[in-house]
Amino acid sequence: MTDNAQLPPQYSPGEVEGPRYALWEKAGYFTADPERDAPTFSIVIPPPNVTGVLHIGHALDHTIIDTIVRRRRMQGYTALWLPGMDHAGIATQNVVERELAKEGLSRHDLGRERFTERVWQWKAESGGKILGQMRRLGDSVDWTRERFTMDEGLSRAVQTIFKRLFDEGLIYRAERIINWCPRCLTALSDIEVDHSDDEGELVSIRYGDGDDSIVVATTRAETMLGDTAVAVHPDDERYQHLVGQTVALPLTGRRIPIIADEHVDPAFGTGAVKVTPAHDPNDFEIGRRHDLPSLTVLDERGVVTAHGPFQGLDRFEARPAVVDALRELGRIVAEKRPYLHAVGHCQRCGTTVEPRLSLQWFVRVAPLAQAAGDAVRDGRVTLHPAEMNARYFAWVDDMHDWCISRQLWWGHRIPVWYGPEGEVRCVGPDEEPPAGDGWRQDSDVLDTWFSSALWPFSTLGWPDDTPDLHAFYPTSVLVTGYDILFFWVVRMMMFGLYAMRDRPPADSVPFRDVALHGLVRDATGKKMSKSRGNAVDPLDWIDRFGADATRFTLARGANPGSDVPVSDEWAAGSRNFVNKLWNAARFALGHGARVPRRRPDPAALSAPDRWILSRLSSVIAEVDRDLDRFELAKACDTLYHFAWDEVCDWYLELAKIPLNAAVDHPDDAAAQTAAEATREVLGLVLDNLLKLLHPVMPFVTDELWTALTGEESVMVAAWPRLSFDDPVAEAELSAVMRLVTEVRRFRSDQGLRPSQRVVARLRGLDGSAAAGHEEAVRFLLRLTPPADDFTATAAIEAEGVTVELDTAGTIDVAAERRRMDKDLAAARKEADQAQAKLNNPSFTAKA
RNA sequence: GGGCGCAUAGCUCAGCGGAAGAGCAUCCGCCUUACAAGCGGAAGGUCAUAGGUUCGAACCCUAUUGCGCCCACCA
Repeated sequence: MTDNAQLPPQYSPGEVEGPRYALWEKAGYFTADPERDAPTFSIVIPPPNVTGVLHIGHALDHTIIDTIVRRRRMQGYTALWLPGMDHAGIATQNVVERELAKEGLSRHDLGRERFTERVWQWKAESGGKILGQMRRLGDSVDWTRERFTMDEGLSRAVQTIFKRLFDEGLIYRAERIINWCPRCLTALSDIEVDHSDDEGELVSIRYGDGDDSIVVATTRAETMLGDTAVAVHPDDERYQHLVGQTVALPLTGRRIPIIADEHVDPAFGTGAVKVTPAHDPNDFEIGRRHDLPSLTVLDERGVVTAHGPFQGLDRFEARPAVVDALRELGRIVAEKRPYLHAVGHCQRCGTTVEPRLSLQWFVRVAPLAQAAGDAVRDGRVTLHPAEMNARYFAWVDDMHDWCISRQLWWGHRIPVWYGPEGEVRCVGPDEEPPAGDGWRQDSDVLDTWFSSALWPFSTLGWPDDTPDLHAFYPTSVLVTGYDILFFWVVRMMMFGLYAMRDRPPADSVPFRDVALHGLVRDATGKKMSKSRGNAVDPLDWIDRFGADATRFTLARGANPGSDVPVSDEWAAGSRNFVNKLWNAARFALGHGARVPRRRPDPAALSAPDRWILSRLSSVIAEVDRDLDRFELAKACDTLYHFAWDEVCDWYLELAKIPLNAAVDHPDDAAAQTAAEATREVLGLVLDNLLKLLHPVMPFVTDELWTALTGEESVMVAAWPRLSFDDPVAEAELSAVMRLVTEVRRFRSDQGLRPSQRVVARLRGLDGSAAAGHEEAVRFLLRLTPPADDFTATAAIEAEGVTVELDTAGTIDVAAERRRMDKDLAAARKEADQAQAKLNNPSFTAKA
């Protein structure tokens, strides 16, 4: 027995994690070499916004990705996890503007150029924090390939694809009603608007007088100043006589036509609707159909511009003012208040969005969305879980054109110049912008998601034909939260397929699999938020429980597509598991466990040895199957129970028998041989267990594996493969365990003290298992010999009382064998198929 | 208004056609020389409700109720 003074009885993550990460980085384990002769595996990070720090949701995402990547690396792939960050246009600009506001400045005080410099400066500070956090988490990212969406290379990719889309008519500029944030002062895309049912009012207003009057209902009374028509349904009998007439618009005296349009629902309200083409998307469409003028009555801040008493009022002040004025004129027919209806809010600042008529740039999405849908339909891309398909198809099959221009300063400037004669020229990355008087560049920038959409290939060097692009595109898996399925995943699909359309269809997709996870929630399933005070800071957990425990807690809850509840208690449970592992290793190392050079000969092994190896080989198959399906939670659960319940609770206890015997009888050669065999099995089991756990718990496993093998790092060890089925040993041990459990229960039920002598007399299981395991049973029960006749029923004498336990029963070894063979065969087959899929040459871009 | 999903032990969730499971929490007993961040034992569920299919249903079908999420231009 060697002394184990080198390992303390409690694991201290803080002492291990920093040095381990430094070692990995220094050794270059994270760096993927595209020239290496091996299949490739690649994942691009969902780039965190530079606006802040990583939250627990990032920790979940990174844990899943790192687990996947580390396993592939061990399986021999050239595995790349490409890191980087997103410039997050509107979010970052808002943050920096807030900083400026503290100094009493606005961005206009600095001017565009100096403001942008200021943002870059801010990015340098904030981005550094994020990178440090990723190291603390243990992310095995390839730091040599770190990217930023505003990098020169990525900006070139943006310009390239913009030009291509423009030239092919898939990007156009048009005057449309768009979502406008009156606080951020920019256009927003449809999905950047969050709808909620808010309390408003529904007022019915009488337009015109007498028989020719008509009553309209509206929630936006203030916009009536910009009405240019009243619309009714063409089949509505009530208003037939008015269609084609004009009616006087109150407060303004303008006369507006009454028109008939299919869009109007005769059953809603009065069946008549005011038409304000400049301030409502539906009305805009009606206006287009009927050639109505658009009258803008609100400016970019939502302030009334129409001449008259309301001019200068904010939209929310103008509304009651207009209603009051109408009421005085006796034109308010009905008022419903509160009236609950859907109102759009700016995703970034919560301000009520204003539909606004303006000139913006759009992507014509129809053909791109069609392709994005097809790639999933024909199986080139697989969504996990498959339940997300419905949502995905519903989205891509009915997608509106994407408004991509933003009236911001932080972002990719739109590469279009306007000439003095009204010329419009889109400038590609290798072209000189037009020079000369009167030419100016579009002042807007692109939606931040425009550049994110290029991420899977822009980060690999596109539009250049680089070795990286060759080796790592398509990426293997995209791991992200379902909350950005539409923002990001769909758009990567559209742009990836478009940019890579020269490739064979199977290789044009941006990724093969999409593994969607949920949000991290608290222990009662509530959403985490700072204001609620239930948010977990991943760094806090890492400090208190260690990175491995933090990762394990997240991974253990990561069922595909569903939210992940966590709590301090569960993190503590994970920490306990890490410590359990630590102590198991400490025990094994202290008893001279070592990894055998060759696979042990089953004939030379004891039943417990064969049992644990048989179990180990099943566990490997199970873990492989689960990880191939992105079922992290299942894999973690399997490993947790195998390590704790089987290895620690039973095998290590059983191993003490031969190990102690060897110490007690130093001159007994047979005892020494038996102990040596057990040391090897112990080493083998520990070796494999540490490897299996390494992807999810990289630090502690690396530390222990290094101690076990003397090698540098488990990161570069080969992923376990072990075929060792022994149904007989499993049946035997199962009988022993049941027997022991039964007796323990009896002891506990009888309230026996440890000091009370207990004798179990066990007669042999008829023709089977436990018969040969008297010693083990005695040891596990701490029985006093002699107990020489074993029986199918265990008789226990305690305190002079004899109790018959109807226990072990008989074990049908043949049936056990059949059952396990069946399960194992199925598991193996699946694992092999998954392996075959990954080894398929078409999977890698390498020729 | 459409679409999707969920209802299983006190809490959070696995199980998805063949004898009700896990983690945490609870109770009882143990400082047993790897680990008290531990060990052994226990208690706790007509698997939302009502029908149906089946030899057999937590699991499949139908309806109901209650939640959750996504999408949506009903003024």
